[in-house]
Amino acid sequence: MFKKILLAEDFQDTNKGIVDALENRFQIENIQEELYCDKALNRFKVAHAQGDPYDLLITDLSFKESHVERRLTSGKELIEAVRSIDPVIKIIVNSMIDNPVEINPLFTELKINGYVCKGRNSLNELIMAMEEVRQNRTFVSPQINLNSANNVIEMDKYDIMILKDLADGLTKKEISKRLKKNNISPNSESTIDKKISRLFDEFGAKNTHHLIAKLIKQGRI
Amino acid sequence: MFKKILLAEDFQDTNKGIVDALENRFQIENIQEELYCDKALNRFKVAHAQGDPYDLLITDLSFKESHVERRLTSGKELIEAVRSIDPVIKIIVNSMIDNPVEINPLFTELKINGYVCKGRNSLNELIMAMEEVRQNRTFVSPQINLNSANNVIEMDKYDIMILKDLADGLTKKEISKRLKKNNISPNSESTIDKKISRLFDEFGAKNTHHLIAKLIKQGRI
DNA sequence: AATTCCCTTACGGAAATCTGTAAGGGATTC
DNA sequence: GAATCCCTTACAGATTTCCGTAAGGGAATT
Repeated sequence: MFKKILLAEDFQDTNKGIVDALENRFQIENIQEELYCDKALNRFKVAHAQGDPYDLLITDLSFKESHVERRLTSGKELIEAVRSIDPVIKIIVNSMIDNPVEINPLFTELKINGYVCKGRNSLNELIMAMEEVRQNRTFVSPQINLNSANNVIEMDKYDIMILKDLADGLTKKEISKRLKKNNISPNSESTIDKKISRLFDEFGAKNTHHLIAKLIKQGRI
Repeated sequence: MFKKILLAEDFQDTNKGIVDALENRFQIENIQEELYCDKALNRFKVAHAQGDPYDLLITDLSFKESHVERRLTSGKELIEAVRSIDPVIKIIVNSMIDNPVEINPLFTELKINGYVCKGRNSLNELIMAMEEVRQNRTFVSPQINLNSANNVIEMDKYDIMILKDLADGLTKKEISKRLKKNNISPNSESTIDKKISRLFDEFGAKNTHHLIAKLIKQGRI
């Protein structure tokens, strides 16, 4: 099993739960837990420079802000930084995000080895993930269906993604930029415009305010 | 310290982290952990009926959906149910929500005794909360400022009326006309504009889409 | 090969939103 | 009585939304 593990997770209780589970299950002697991305990266860099690198990184995706100034603000940025230094380290993500559209790029672009979705069985899944990854296989929590995100992004999910962005206060221009940055297509401002206009008809909404209000009340976004 | 504790938390790693911490710190022999609200409530009811009730409930607020059909879908519903049966049981909420507007009603309406906001120190805070609550005091994570919620709740009927109109798809011009027609003052487009802009600041919203989405999610309009 | 259909994208104009400045009025304070 | 504060209102400009038109490309059909 893995000898030297780096854990980046900012919730203290979750962090502790994982450490205890791994120590009990695998008797791993060297687990380094960090509550901040930056600290985790430093720890990783030092170990790598000293020729005694970590062989597994387990990280969350979202990290809370704090009074400490942060250069890295998300697990994704941490993974990017780590991958650019060490292309072979195994990486398992442990996050509450369950949207395949967000998870897929982690495998395709950042070459992570496993994805565990936090939930009622996630500690067991993490252990399974480690066993799979150890044998050079990938692991994804069974409730996640990556295929639905694969080729042409499924209509509903795409629409919902845009609507959520709108509800978060992004303009169509900003949404377009974000889609391009994440290599999600279609992504032109015009197409987003059309999509939303079509939704006006489908849901009988007068304008975007109305549409967002209806859909949130229906619990769809 | 507490003798019999009920823990409702659906993330397995968090759940385990808390249980381990409490067992190590307080040597509490009787901690019942549940991953579902319904199961937690059942457990609580049985103990109460048998005359051996729990003396502390620690619960999360949000619980993931699952294949299991759920009657209770949130920690808030669980607390309501528990409080209606046992008005004196101590309740500590452990959640990632940090919005005072959502936290405040838990104290004022549901009479919870402590609120711990998940984060880098939340396990220590949970322990502090238990010590405080044990002595009949309340506890709130220091980063939460409940007072800031009192001011924000300055939304009067007028504001809510306008926001509801916006959520119904009316433009500000249409709202102005409607107010004039109904002899409600103030009613100029400009004033409506100003009112909404002020609400942007108060609620930290980027634009009207964002504001409407936030307020509907909070159940205020 | 040609036609048709649908999706994506660009563009432009009217309407609406967002933001800042400023004027006027009523209530309170000094 | 004068100064001050707050609320209402008007206006103006930059940005965004909304909606129509149209061009281009790929897939399927004829």
